[in-house]
Amino acid sequence: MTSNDHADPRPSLNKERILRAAVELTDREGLAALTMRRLGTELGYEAMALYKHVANKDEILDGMVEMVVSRIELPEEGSDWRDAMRRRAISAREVLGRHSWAIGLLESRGFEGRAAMRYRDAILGSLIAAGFSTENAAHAFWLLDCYVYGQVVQETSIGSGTDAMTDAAPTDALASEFPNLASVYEHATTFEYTFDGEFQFGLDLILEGLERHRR
Amino acid sequence: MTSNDHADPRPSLNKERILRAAVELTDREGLAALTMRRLGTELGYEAMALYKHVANKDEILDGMVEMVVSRIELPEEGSDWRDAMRRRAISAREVLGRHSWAIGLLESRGFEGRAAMRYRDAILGSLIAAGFSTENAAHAFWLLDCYVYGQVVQETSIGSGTDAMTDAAPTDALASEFPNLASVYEHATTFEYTFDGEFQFGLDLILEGLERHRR
DNA sequence: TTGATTGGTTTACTTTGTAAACATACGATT
DNA sequence: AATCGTATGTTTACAAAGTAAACCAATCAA
Repeated sequence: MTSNDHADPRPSLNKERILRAAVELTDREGLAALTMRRLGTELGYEAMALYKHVANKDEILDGMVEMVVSRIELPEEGSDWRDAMRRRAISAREVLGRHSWAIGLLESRGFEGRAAMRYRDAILGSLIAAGFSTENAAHAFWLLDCYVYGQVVQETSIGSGTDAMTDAAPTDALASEFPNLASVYEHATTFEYTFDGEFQFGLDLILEGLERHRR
Repeated sequence: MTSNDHADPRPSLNKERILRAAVELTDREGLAALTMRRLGTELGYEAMALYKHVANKDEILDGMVEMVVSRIELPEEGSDWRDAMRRRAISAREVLGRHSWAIGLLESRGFEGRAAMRYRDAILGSLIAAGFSTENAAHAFWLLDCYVYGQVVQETSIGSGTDAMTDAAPTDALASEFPNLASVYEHATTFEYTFDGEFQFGLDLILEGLERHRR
């Protein structure tokens, strides 16, 4: 009587698989839906089975951050620093935006894992190689990260339905009380007032400013 | 037999007082400590008493965000736009940093209350009055807010013990694996590598870039 | 006086994370 | 081959959370 007599189609558990399922579930249904029981059934096991592979839920949350961060595209050696920074900023925004719960976790739980170290080291290296002083590399890194995080926070905090920032437009009733806001919303269709557009604008401005500091 | 026979020193409950206590408690002990029971005892009442004044815990969380946002200093008419924006960015960073749970709530619950509207309207108004086109005012506002939010996120996510960013410095063991990171930490004492310093740097850079766009 | 409204308490139910005890299969050791 | 420890899963149980529902007391209007 081998174990195959009652064939078990479930792939066996491990931390990797658990984290992957956790990320998926949270992407799909939000952080509130991420409970140990739910995650268990999602994987085809009892909730308590997970505890044979992770110490507790916190370890899952930490692992999720780690997993997301490690998906951010890091700069390659040798490329123009502005291109490199633009690409990685775009990648970071894309990754953090797709897993919009990540910033919240990152903020509340810290950002100190190995993936975070690798991330920081690679970017600083790219900047230093491009001729930035250590000091200015640190400044540039901090500033760019601020920008990306802030962008994601704003995108997430605004009605995250579509790409249009005008979805949360005030009603006419409010227009009289908040005329400037109303004016922006009114003109918002004539110029490129989208998440993408705003991101581009600020990114260009910052890269331009940093270039000035590099020299 | 009036109610004063057994003098009740408890100030009677109301939403305002509940929110204030919630903000205080959360500042002191973190979001995890904010439970209905705990908040109740903090105020000297049973948990369920709160439900006579707020619909549920979510309403408390929303109210807390509203309260915090309304504490951000808004620009006054007439002042130089760079001064005005600098001051309000500093104020926003200070307020959001003091209540570091606020960004998380703001992100997960949206930023659509009246305080948020007032905030946006005032800032856009200030920029438009300074000669920004509606389009550029919108850009500037978005960018500055990104920056402030990102700064607060980073400050919070890094070991929030002190003002020094080097507290989370890697050990020597890691130095060989992450040389650039180690190098920055090593030099960090020679230049102004603090939360304040970084904030200044980026803010100046952004204001400078915006000024260029205004003209 | 009385009857409704307001504000607070008690009790109880559901959902969560997780400890602890139990079960079972498999690989190594004798 | 018999045995035993270890790894992996399940069951049961409990404390803490949000909150519905019933209850109770004081106040105020008619």
